[in-house]
Amino acid sequence: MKLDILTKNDNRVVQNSIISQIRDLINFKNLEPGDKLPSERMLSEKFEVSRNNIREAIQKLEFYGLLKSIPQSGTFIANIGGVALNGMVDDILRLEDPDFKSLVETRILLELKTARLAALRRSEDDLIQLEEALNAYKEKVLNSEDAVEEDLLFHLAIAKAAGNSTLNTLMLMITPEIITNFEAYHVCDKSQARAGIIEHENIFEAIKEQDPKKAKEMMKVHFSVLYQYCYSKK
Amino acid sequence: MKLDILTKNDNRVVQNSIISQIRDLINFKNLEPGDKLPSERMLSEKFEVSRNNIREAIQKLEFYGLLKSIPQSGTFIANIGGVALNGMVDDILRLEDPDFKSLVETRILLELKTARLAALRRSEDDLIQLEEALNAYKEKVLNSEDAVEEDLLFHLAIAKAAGNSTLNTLMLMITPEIITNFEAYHVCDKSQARAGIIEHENIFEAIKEQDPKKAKEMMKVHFSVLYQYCYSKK
DNA sequence: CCAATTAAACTGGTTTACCAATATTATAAA
DNA sequence: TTTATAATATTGGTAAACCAGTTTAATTGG
Repeated sequence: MKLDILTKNDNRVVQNSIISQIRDLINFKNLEPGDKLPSERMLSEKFEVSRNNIREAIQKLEFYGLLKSIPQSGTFIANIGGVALNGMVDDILRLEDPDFKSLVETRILLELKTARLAALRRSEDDLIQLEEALNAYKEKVLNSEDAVEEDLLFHLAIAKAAGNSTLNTLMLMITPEIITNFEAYHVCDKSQARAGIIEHENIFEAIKEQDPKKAKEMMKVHFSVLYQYCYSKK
Repeated sequence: MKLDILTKNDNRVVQNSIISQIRDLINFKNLEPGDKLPSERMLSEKFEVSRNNIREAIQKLEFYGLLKSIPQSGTFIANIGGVALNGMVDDILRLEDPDFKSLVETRILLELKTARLAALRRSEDDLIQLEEALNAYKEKVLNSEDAVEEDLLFHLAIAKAAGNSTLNTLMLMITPEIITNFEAYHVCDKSQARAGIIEHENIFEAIKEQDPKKAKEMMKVHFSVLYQYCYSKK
C-alpha cells in the first residue's frame, strides 16, 4: 500500500491529536489558569507517544500563549479561562495550510498598509535603502534578467520603513509562501516586468513625497493584476 | 554579577549568531539555490555549539522558506538567490519583540478587514456561532463579570467567518500577545464594558445584514479608544 | 506535636547514542 | 573503459540517558 503520502502529514496529525487530548484533560480535570499540567513524561506515557511529540505540542500551545513551561518546575496553564482556551484550541486545530487566495488577499492588505505607513514615517535612511533596492530591481529588469528577488527586497524595504515591527514580521512570514505558490501557479507575467519598474518608481516617489494616499494608491495599482486574479477566480 | 537577565535571551542570541554564521558560510562558499549545506554535525563542530542549536537555527530558516531539510540526505538552500537570501536573513536577525503600539496598530488593521470580509462571506452557520459568542459576552457583562475571554472569542468568530485562513492564523498569532500586554498596560476600561455590548451588537448586525462598509465602520468605533491610544501617545 | 533540616523524587532542558534511509565509494563483471 | 552491484560512510530524525534545579516527602531535634 502506498501510504507515503500520509507520512508527510503524520507529524501534524499526531500533534493535533495530542493538543486535543491536552485540551480534554484540562476540561476533564477542571484545571484553571495557573494550574500545573502533568509532567511531559506522564503525558507521553498516558497518550502513548514520545516525549518529543509532547514537547512539540506544548511548545505550539506555548507559542499561542496558552501554556507556559518553567524549567525544573512544570508546565502551567496561562492566565486564560476555560472558555477562551477551548475556543483557541479549536482554532489552532482547525488551522490548515493557507490557500493561495488567502495568502494573496492578506498580502495585498498588508502591503497597502505598509505603503501608507512608510509614506508617513520613512526616515532619510529608509529612503536611501528604498532607492538602493529600487535601483537594483531596475537594473535587473533592464538587463532582462529575473528580478523576483529584487522585487521582494523592495517590498520588504517598504515594510521596514513602515516602522511597525509586527507588520514587518507578518510580511516576512507570508512572503516565502507567496513566492513558492507564485511560481507554482504561474501567475507572474514576465512581460509586465518593465511596467513593474514604473509602478515601483511611483510607489517610491509617493513615499519620498510623504504622500500616504498616493503611496497606497500606487501600491494598489501595482497589485491590480494579482487583485483581479484574487477576486475574480473562484 | 547579575547576568540572570541575559540568560533569558541567551538562546535567541546564540540562534541569531548561528543564523548569521550560516549566512556568512553560504556567501563565502558561494553556495547557490539547491546546493547542500554542511551536515548538522559538521556545523555544530565548526561553530562550537550543540547540534540542537544548529537544528533550531535551521528550522527557523526553514520556517521562513530559506532552507529545506530532507531526511537522511541533507539540508539544502531553497530556490532563492543570494541577494534575497541575505536580505531576508538580515530581516530575520532584526526581528525584535513587537512593541505594543505595533501590535495594536496591526490588530486594528486585521480586525477591520475581517469585519468587512465577514459581512461579505459569512455563512448561516457562521452567523449562528457569532450570535452564540455575542450572547455569551452579553451575559457575562450584564452580570458584571469579567468578559475578556468572551470578547476575544467573538472577535475570533468574526475572523473565522471572514473565510481567509491566512488572516485567521495571523489573528490567532497576535491575539495572545495583545491580551498579555493589554493587562500589563491597563488600557482596558471596565466601565466601558456595557458600551462594548452595543458596539458588539452593531458589528454583529452589520455582518448579519451583509453590509461590509457598516461592519468595518462599527468595528472602527469599537476600536476607537484603542485607536486614539495608539496614534496619540508616542 | 511541630518546625527545621535533609534526603529523595520529580521537573523541563540538554546532551548523547542510536536508527533507518540515503549518498558515496569500492569492487567486480563485461 | 564502462556499468552493475555490493559494501561503507554519512545524513536528518528520534529515542534514551543525563543534568541542574525545584518540589515534595521523610527525618530529626526540640
